[in-house]
Amino acid sequence: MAETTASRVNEIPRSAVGRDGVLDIAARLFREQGYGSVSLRKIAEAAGIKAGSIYYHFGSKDEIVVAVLDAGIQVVHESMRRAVSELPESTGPEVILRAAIGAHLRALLDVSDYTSANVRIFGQVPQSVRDANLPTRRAYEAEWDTLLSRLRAVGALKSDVDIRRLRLMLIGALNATLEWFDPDRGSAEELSHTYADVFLNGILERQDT
Amino acid sequence: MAETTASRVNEIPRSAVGRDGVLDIAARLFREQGYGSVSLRKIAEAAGIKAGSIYYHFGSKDEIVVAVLDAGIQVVHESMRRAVSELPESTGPEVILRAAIGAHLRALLDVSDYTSANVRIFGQVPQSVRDANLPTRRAYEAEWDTLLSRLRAVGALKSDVDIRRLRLMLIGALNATLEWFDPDRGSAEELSHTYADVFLNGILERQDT
DNA sequence: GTATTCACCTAACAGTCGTTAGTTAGGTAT
DNA sequence: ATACCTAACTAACGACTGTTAGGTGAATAC
Repeated sequence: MAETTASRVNEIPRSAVGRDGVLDIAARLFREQGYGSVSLRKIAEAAGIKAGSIYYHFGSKDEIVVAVLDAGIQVVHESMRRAVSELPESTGPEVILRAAIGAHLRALLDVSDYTSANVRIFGQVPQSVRDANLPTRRAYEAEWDTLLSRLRAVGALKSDVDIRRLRLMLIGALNATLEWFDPDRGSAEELSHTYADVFLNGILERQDT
Repeated sequence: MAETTASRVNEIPRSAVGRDGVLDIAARLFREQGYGSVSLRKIAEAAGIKAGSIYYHFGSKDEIVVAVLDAGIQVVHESMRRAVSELPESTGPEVILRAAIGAHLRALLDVSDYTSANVRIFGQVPQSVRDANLPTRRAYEAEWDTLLSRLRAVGALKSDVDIRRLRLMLIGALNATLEWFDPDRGSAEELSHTYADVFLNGILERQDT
């Protein structure tokens, strides 16, 4: 702590928005309005600066979008990984799956503009931007595949399911909630219970006579 | 049949693309590339005409988009309605649900550029266009709600499910397949079996000891 | 006190967008 | 032969896009 001066420019920005500020605004606008109708001028205006100034922090619009997309996956990935790893060793398969589903849904619907922006705009973005986001995506997908494979290995899942397909179904279904989720009709937490119920046990009333 | 001449301008268009031709092209491009990156000039070029000429058939770009969106819902609605109504009266709930799921998924993935375009671009389109498409959507949603309510009334579904939420989950999950479906990895027909299996019975291996 | 760096600003660029006005070639009706 | 309709065409409009070059003031470094 023997620094000569308080040279570390820590938290100075009295009025400066900065790179992170621009990124936060961009994520929020992308989540709210989609990719196509959010111009650099809109981002700049919402951040209280001028369009050209954005190029002090970013080299191109694509660079902003990629940063938002990557951060979105990282947030939900970390959230899901932690939720699962925090469980006691003895935790049963059903509870593990419920934890993973809950973490994904909460990151998407409650926590992060970055995650929701990712889900919302990934399909609208130029191919090159999608490609740049792919490695981060693959890592998250691998996390799910590992989890699901582990559960199947202990006999918790029906043996005829294809792990990849199951993951695509699951994440696809969860992400689709973004289109219609309304906190006034029930929390993300509660919604995640419903999703877990349906995916784990189905919707058919069983007549186990 | 006593028409004075063959005046009914039936099928004349030797080289004319016509309104329907433009619409077909537009639906295909929207499905392939999304809303934002499909300009009127792109549609015109793909149709072999010039951008301005589109205004002979349509009053605005929005008018084209609305026409594509509406047709997309109508196709899948009709497909699902027919699949269910063609079943014998005595058909059990499980088979009915499987038929509805299969019809939706086939319309989306196999049959119609209009339906896939709708799912792909609905979230990218201006609010006014979404609003114009809403009545058609509501009708299709009502069809599902009616079906699901009927099944619950005969005790086929778990009694604690909310019909609206179940419908949103189901259609959302099915529509999400559009993002990753690859016919080389399995047909839409086969995929619909997997979805029905999971939604009806869940993925958990049951130990009914 | 001078130099440097940070975070912005101004003003303009070329390109694309949806849209419009006016025109034209070919088929049909009378 | 004349008039009309259909389905295009050409050429341009203003608005908006991402992007760039060069300038400005305030804070920090030495």
